[in-house]
Amino acid sequence: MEQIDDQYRPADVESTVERYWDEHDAYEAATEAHADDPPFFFVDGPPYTSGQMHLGTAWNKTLKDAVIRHKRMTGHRVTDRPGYDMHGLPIEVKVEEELGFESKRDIEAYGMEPFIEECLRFAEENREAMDEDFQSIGVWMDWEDPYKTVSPEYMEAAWWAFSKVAENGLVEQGKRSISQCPRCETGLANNEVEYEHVDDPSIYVKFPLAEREGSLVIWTTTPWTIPANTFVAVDGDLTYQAVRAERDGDEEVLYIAAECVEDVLKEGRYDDYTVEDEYTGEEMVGWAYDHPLADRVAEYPDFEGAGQVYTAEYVEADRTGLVHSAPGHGEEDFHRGRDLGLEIFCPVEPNGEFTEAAGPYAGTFVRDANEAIIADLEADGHMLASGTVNHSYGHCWRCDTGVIQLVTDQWFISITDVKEDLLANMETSEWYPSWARDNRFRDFIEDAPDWNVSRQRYWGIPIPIWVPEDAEPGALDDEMIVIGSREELAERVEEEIDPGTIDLHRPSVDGLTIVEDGTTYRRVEDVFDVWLDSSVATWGTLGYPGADEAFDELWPADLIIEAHDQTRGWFWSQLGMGTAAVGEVPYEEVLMHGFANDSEGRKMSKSVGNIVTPQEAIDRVGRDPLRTYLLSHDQQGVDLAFEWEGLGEIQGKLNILWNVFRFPLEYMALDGYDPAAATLEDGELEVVDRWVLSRLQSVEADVADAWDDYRVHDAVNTVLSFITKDVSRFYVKAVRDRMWEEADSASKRGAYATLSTVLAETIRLLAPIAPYLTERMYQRFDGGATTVHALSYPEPDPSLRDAELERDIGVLRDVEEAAANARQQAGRKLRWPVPRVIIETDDPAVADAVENLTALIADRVNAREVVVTDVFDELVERARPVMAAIGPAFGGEAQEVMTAVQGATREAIEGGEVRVNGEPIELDEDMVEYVAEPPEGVSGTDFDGGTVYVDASLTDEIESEGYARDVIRRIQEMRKELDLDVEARIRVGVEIDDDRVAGFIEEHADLIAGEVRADAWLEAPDAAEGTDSLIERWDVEDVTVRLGVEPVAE
RNA sequence: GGGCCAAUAGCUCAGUCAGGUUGAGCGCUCGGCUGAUAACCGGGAGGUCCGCGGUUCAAAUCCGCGUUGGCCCA
Repeated sequence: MEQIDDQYRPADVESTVERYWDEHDAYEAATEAHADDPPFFFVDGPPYTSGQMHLGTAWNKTLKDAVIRHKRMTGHRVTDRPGYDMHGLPIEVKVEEELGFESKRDIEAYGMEPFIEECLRFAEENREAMDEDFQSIGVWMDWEDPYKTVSPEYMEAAWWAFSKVAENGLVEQGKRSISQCPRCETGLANNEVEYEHVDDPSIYVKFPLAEREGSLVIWTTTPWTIPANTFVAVDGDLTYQAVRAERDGDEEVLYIAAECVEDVLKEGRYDDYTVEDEYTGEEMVGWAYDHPLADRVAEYPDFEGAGQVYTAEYVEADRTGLVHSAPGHGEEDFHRGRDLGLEIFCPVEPNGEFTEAAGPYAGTFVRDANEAIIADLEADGHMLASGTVNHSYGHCWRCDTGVIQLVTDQWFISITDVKEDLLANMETSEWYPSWARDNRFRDFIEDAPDWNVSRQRYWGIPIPIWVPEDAEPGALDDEMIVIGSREELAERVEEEIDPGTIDLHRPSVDGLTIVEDGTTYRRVEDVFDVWLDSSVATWGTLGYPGADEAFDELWPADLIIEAHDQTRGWFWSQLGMGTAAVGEVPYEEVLMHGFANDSEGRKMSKSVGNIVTPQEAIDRVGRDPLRTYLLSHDQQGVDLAFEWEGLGEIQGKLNILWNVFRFPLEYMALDGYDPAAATLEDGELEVVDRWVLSRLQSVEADVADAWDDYRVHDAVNTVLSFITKDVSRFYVKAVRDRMWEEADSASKRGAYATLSTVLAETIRLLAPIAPYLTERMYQRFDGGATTVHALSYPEPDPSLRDAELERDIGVLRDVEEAAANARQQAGRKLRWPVPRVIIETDDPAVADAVENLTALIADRVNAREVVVTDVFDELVERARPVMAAIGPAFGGEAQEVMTAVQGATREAIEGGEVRVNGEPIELDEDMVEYVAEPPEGVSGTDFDGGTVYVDASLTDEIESEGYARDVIRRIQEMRKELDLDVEARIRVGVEIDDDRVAGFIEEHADLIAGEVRADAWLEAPDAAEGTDSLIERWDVEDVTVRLGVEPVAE
């Protein structure tokens, strides 16, 4: 790794380093170096193995990697086991697609065992591809040993945790209204339901009252739930009206909330109406009505209490103000129905088809039956109005089928019973940013329903519940046996099994039976909701409960890092599981980052075609620039709008670092200086050295603070800005001359030592962010350790900090900037010295700073003399005509007066020297204003603490040096063109067609020869001979100069 | 439909918590420097601080109502 390219080429750097890491086992070296440090338990949120790395997951893993590397460098033994989430419906659906399946029946026909093998194969293949993806962006985690949710050890962690939940009395079986995907034939968790806008029926139905004239009017978008209608809900406090409505000469009485009457009658195209009566909802309770499909369906809710009006909280004065309620379907209806002690009637199968109870609709898919039901309602005269509405409706997150609400028997973790604990535990973890916890997360917890953990599927962790065979489902939690480990399983089941080798997947556990007290128990067929898998990751990562050593030392996790979608996902599932199982939250700190969107801030999606892949970014700019780019934006809660320009910008900044790094290498090599052995005690530190070292300490302190708060982007940007602004822009410029010096000197060694220190520490500061680049630089610069990532992170040394000096140089830089501006006004380039620079200030701190740094300022602004003063007394007051006064007084002559006044000195005006056409003119005081301006040849520019004046007047001596410097510059340019080594000697011939300028050059012959390493002067440019000589004609301040450069043979 | 977050120069972002003349980098443009040279530095142009209302002597900042985008929930 010795040869350093002139140019920063990320691809070359990264492939070189990648090879180096492989050959030297660098990752192992880094972890071993910190093997005895105090522990830091990081837990990787497992990505789902159904796809490849995208920009969002690349960001996620890059952030994790940076934090892990930083933690390691700051003296921690970091748990860096990556994880993969490999079970679940998404994979089943993909495999079903591959095999051309359409329903669960196809799976049963194919065979559960081969199907599950296909799922495992699919998940493993994806996992391997993702392994490679993550390693391709330099993520150093323990890729030899990732945790997989499909391993027996991991699945056991889920069984163990669930058995603890059961011990705590929080596992319940019950009928619940759930979102069911009729295609996948399984219940879905709330977060598996995605909402899309669709057109659905919008019908107003009349339910004829049994004991009085008229009908209740309800509105619904799901005609297929009408067969299950059990009651009609009203708001007890709302006013309802009985209206006699007329349409086409027919009259009927309708009951509608008062606020809704107009709208409903308009929907029904009624011609007129009169209000006959008013009731509160409370007064209507108990009114009976006839089920509108009573004559059509085989069964309908006609049991005790059905077919009546009840109050319910979910009623609003919207549509009709009366709500068709089917506890067999809707969740709210279900809860209210159960409170009312009503039976739960649901004539729909898990696959969405009506049962025999639904009579003519039996065997029809519910949504397909809508049409027939609408037609029947119309035929029977129950339809008030029928149309369509566009609204958002839930769909299965995987197969995009519209979900249906059904009541089925499911297993739950009753987290609503421990809500107080959840809220209390939530407070014990620290979130970055904190608002995510205190607003979003808290809201979610407060509203969270019980967790339905059962899925009627195949590819998942089997639920370890055994229930008495032939028992009626409903409340089996009283009789269930929950198994918590493979060991316990082997002990309790009748069959002979080896706990060391048993695969816990279906179907191998399905046939196992337990016989206790004469009762035979069989496993429930369900598998866990896949969110339960990852909820036990803190245990699974440590191999608990199979092994408990690491658990005893490390649990709970010190930190987890995920994007904001996990507030409702993994952040939540872990809190829920931790609280239900062991009464604790499994993590102490949460770093929540955002999503990677496109440059417009829009979500990247296939359909929009705005996807940028990490591979594309790596191909175009490289891994380190991509990582640095991702980490240079806010990492706390906000999204990233990805755009290529920003990526290029970052590459540019890293290129500056590269240039700063290789700048001293050649000089050091010439002098045999070893940067790895640099000490600040060797050599003499000048003021700029002390300054940049002080800045380095300040940067290190700021960076440490930033990491402490997980403000990673602040850490990144602080280092980058130090490199570009302080080191490149200021320090390198200041030490150039000292590096170019041929002779050894204490000053040069001081500069070497300073730059070596700054670079060595800056490399380490940036190592967690840009691991390849920094490794490359470290190995070239030092290489004492196997890898830079095994070293410790730089810490500020207070003895090198000098706040006063940092302030003073701040002033100097302001002054320098203002001086550059003033020079530009005066048209005097920096290469030409100026006799004086005057700094006018009334701020003693600024004056002090300038006085402390006079020599340095003089050097940087190229001035013979630097003066600081509180009043620059050479300013000349110049007149400005006030035309409002001059115009009326002089009429036609006003223009000429104006010209005469403009720019005259106060002396001239007051001495009556202003003349127009030779005649002195009388000027009143109000006709002239005065502005203080610098004298001839001086220009001034304001800065924060005052004004900088540059006296740019010329003398022979200054002109002489100016021309000499210009000639030096041209010769250096030619050396460069000849590609000469830094130390190569030359001979130079000069020809100038201006005798005066030729004289100036002659005066400075020794200076020029020294600067350009010339051994001798040639007679003329043309005397430069040989193929490797160069003769060029230059224009210097309008004077033609011909130069010949001839390398001296060695 | 609800909750949370974001919107500031052509682009990416600071500044918002603690109200007091909107800043930086990139890009553009003009100039300068230079044995870091496809690098580096300076000047200039460029702003309805998303909109509307309110509080206040004073609002990018605080409050309310919207718009657009993102995440989550229904």
